[in-house]
Amino acid sequence: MPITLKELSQLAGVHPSTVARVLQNDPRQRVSEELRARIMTLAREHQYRPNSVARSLRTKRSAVLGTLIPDISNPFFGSVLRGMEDAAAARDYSIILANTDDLPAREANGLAMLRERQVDGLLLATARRNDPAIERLAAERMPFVLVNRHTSPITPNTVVPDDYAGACAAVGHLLGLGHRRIAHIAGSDEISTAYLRRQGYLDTLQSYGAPVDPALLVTGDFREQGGYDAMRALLDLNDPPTAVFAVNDLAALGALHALSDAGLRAPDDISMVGFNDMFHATYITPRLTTIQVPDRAMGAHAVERLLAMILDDVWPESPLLLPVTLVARETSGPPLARRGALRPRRHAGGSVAASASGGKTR
Amino acid sequence: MPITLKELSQLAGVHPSTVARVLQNDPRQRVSEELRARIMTLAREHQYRPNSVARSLRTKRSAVLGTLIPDISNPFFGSVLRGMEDAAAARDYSIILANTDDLPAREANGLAMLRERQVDGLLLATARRNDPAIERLAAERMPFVLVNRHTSPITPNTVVPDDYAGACAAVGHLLGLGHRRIAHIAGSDEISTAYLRRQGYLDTLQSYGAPVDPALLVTGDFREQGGYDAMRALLDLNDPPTAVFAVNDLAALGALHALSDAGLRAPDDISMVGFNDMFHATYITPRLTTIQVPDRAMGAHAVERLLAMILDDVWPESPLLLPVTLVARETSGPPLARRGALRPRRHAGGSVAASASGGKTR
DNA sequence: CTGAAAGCGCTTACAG
DNA sequence: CTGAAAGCGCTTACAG
Repeated sequence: MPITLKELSQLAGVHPSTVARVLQNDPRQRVSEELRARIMTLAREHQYRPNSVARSLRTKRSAVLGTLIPDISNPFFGSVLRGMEDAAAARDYSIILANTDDLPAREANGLAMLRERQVDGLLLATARRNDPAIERLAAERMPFVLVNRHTSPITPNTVVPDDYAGACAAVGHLLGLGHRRIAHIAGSDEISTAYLRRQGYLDTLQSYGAPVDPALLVTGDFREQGGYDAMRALLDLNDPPTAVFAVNDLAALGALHALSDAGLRAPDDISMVGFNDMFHATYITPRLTTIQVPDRAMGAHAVERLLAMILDDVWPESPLLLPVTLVARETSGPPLARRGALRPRRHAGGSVAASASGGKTR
Repeated sequence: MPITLKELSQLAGVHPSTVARVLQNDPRQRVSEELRARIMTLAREHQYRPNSVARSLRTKRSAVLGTLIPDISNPFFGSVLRGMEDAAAARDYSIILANTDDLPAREANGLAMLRERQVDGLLLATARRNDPAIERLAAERMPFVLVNRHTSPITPNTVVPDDYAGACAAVGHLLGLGHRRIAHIAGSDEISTAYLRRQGYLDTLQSYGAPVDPALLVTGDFREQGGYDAMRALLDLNDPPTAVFAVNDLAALGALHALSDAGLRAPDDISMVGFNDMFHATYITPRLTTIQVPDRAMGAHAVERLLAMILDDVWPESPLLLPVTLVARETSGPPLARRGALRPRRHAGGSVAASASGGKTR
């Protein structure tokens, strides 16, 4: 058992409150230097560490932030959380996490748990554009910040990427390469990121006077499977697109896989642009052209805003839109002249799982 | 402010202890059904939620687990954490996280923070084979479990992949394909995963009677850069390997990138096998042949062992070695007949970053 | 069947 | 300059 304040004060032969004042460096403390030094030495010798649970009960401050994240095994959210944790730790705050898998029921459970644990504030990466749970939260005392996704209309307590500008840059990039038949693999309209990226796609096409073919706007989801299925549908069109802008990198990877399974590849047959740069990695091949989101910085900014509310009672006046960057890598290039349907240029690859004992190859 | 037990008891017109007994479903409670129902209704109406900080102070149980992770932005650890969080939440435990970046100083800070917060147990994914901090921990009362990495000798409170068997499977796979000059990009010997994978590599070569060329054993690190540099060194050899087994997937990706920059590719020029299957993804190309580690399950098993210690005083008798699986995908194949040095078959690719406003392509 | 009281380990306003 | 006391919101052994 670690030593308590009371035990330490007995060792020092003074009252607990005196020890407390010394250890807290209370500015108004008027403790003799001699006593002070003796107490500090004792505390160090016995490795005294204040019990933060007791402190929290007394001060009604837990120094813990709660965060709701769709799925921490998604590397994008891993980076966001890393940014949060660094910023929090720098100010002696800790973070408790709950995964929601984007399920409202898990969201409600997570919120309830975080409240019970008396977190000082909330970082929510799970917002829907229409989110009753968050509206309820806004009516209460609990400070919170929305990260990555926001409600509609956008509120000041929000830190998000500039999704709209990113989508415009992505589509502008493809138009600049000479593409005209550009498809979009969209996500759910209920999520601000998907909504704004779709808007950026549509508006950019229109402002360039490029044709908007409704058949080229397909809804997938934020994951590989959705991107895969959406790409299959696009390939089945009579006149497939020459380029695709996907709502995020996972959808783009799924789409690339669908291409590959159809014996096609990027950028030779179809150009592909993602969103997030979730792997940060030029090392993953094909190196994906994508819109880079400052994921860590986003997490850090969110924590700083939240701590400003909690500690300094500074409430943000407007949302923070973080600038994003087009990173042109290998999956985008000029369209090849072609007429009619795409033709596979090689056979589809497969994958085989084998047990560690009896290793089959392929 | 949420309602307290005391306030609730006043509303019910009974003593707080009575309310407490009802809400805890105390088996020995002998409260009249009528009163019981009335209290439950009131609690629901006012959404009473016990303050877990107060409860913790009283019971000396926080229902929080602490975890030390090298870097949560690494997707492998993201999956492990996800497994931990799921298993913990199922038993009403929460998790507080600290990142260490494998720096002993951050490790010590993280441990101190987690103690102050009165966590009930620790999940450590940061162990070194020789780890004084962990030895000290073992002398104390705090329950803890080592995850993914273990100390030497291995201790019962450990949940790790079967690194040795995985390495044997990886090298056996390459030998089975016909390779004889097989290199290993190793990690630091101070970490059990790297140590055992290197041992597995050496032992498998020897047991097959294959030559062990010291020049083919190079030390990188667990990240892309280390793999990249190690691969460069291997390519500079007079007689480069025909296959490479990398200590983990990131090192393998770095190595693939070095290949690509040298105008070579896997598996045509050199076969590549990684470890972890950290992306779970067949969607990332080239689909990496790798050793699949049950990352989520590993996190979940670790939590279950830890909770068995904390709640049931059940201490493990032996470490848990989780079986791993060879997944043969696209980066490994038979060696091509070749004489002497490798020759580039195409030009190296580059990547260009451009701002969202003025998008350059390449 | 229910009440009264103590106490977890701190912090802090009040005395002196 | 230091002490004494109250109290944060619970749980639980003890009474009756």
